[in-house]
Amino acid sequence: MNYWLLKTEPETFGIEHLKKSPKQTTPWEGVRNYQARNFIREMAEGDLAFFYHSSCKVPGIVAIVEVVKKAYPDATAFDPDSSYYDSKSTPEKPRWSRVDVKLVEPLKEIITLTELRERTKLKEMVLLKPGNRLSVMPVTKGQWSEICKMAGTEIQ
DNA sequence: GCCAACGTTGGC
DNA sequence: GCCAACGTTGGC
Repeated sequence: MNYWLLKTEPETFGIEHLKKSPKQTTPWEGVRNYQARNFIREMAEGDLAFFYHSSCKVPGIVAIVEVVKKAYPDATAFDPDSSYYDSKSTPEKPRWSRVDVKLVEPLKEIITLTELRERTKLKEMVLLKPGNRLSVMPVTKGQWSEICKMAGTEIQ
């Protein structure tokens, strides 16, 4: 059982979009970074992830989601009309992967980036490392519990 | 295989 | 809107 953090821009696809998605489930697609893709491929069904809003007024964690389908080819890469199109990825040799995630619990209140930075126990988080730009990253069990404590939730 | 140039990310 | 940090590209 592993824990993750998924970054997204709320204007593009935020918690409000996820809530309205069929079965509150969505493919996590459009990842075009090898390191992030490799993390996606490591995900197993049942893994949990924080849903993080970036590039917005108040960046932070807004929900907990669960991986409900493990990595499979990201077909948006095959579609010339998609903004995620990648001519080097083909159905025969898919370069990119996606997983499906399902909303487990929206947090009552956002846990802001500032609050995360204030926690000594979290200073090793990948998210908080200077210059970090990964959109998919691992979270340790210790970090997960600490953040759940902050959120007043106990999903582990 | 090096590395400069460029584009993107994302907090502030 | 700024800018630092980083990944990618492409010429050599």
